[in-house]
Amino acid sequence: MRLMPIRILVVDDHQMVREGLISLLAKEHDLIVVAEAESGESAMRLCRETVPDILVLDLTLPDISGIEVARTLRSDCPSVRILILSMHSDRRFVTEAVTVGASGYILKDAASNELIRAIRTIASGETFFSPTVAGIIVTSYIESRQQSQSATLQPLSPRETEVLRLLAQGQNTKEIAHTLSISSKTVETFRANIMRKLNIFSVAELTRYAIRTGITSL
Amino acid sequence: MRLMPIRILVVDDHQMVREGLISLLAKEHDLIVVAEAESGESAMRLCRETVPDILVLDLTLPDISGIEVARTLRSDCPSVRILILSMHSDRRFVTEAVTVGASGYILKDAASNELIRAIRTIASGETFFSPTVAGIIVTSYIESRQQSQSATLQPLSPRETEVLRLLAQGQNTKEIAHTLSISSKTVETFRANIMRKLNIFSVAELTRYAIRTGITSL
DNA sequence: CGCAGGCATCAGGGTTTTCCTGATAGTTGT
DNA sequence: ACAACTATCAGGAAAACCCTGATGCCTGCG
Repeated sequence: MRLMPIRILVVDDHQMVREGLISLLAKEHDLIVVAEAESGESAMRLCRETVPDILVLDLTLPDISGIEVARTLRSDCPSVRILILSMHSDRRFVTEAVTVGASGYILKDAASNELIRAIRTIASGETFFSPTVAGIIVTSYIESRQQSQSATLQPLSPRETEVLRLLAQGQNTKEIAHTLSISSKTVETFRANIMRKLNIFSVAELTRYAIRTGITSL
Repeated sequence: MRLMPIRILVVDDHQMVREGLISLLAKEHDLIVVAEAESGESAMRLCRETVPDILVLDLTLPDISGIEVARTLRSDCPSVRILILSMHSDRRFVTEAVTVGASGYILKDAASNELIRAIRTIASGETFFSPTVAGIIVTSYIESRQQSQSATLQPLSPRETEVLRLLAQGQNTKEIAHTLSISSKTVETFRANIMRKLNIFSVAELTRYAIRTGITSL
């Protein structure tokens, strides 16, 4: 067992959810919530200030994607172990979280004692992934080993991400072209590349994807 | 003051959020959570069984829209007062909640003591709306008084809702036509009517709308 | 250094989809 | 009985999309 309590920073954009989580964690005597944040910006600031043992991080934040927060903090505060707490088990999201160095990933569908367990497990230096999430990781790993690149999910370039965000926010090709001050034809190319890379071929599904991955909010 | 404790049924699709809310409510001695539900179906069943004083209801549920749950329970269990707890302050959503007889509407962005206050207020027979939400209600009311019907948000017919769901799930016109065994032309008409009624003119925004209102899930 | 490879940019032209207008038949409420 | 809404469908013009291909611009690497 651990002698010192586990110091935790809780990040979630909804205050009520955050307070609920903190209330749950407060019941455990070896867990202590040292700070809370509602945005990516404040999360990074508070993490640098308090240097907690565990960062409980929601992925959908109002300003920056939780993935970006995790990536930044992995290099800025390497001692802080990151536990992703997300509503969705999107495949790309999971793989990105693992890639940027998250030590765990659990779903909001799960029971709160799974959160507690995950925190203790991660604090002891191990990793913790919800069964669903673990399955996705295994599948992705296998595919990355076996499959040809064509079917692998390729990352989007910054410009492509920008176009996807505008698209998911309801702008059509012409409007995006105007917003970005580029030709409609260029936007069409970006869109085609995005669809090819993501293997998604409808605006509706692109929108859902963008929302799930935090590229845009609802 | 109230002599009997306020009996509450908590409905939210994410177990962890639900447990967090219950943990928060448990701190108040006059509030007692008599049951919890994670779906519209179980919410309605448990509400009929337990007949709580207050139903704390999330709007995005896996099976039925929270609005539908509220509508049904207003007639089945008229003594149960409904407090909507939603992530989003979507205008149509708010107006629908009020229309189906919700006694309150607060946002997950709010502090937990606002939830407590809302519950006590509603239990005493009054209504409680977050400031943002109240503003939307006022605006909608004014518009409904002044404005011509053309700009008013009209409800969708069952068939239109069906088409919207399929559209938001990524099907194109032809696929929807095939799914519903009707002509593409008919689907086009439905889509045009949906857009006119909702005053939304892109597939991306229709998708977001459908997700926000629970017509489809993410 | 040179060059492969990814990124950002754009165009032509054929194909598909959407948009606008208009129409018919069934249902429902008053 | 009649208005209002729903569900269904079409023709033709307009717009958007898809496919192919091309040009600079960096960046990393042998």
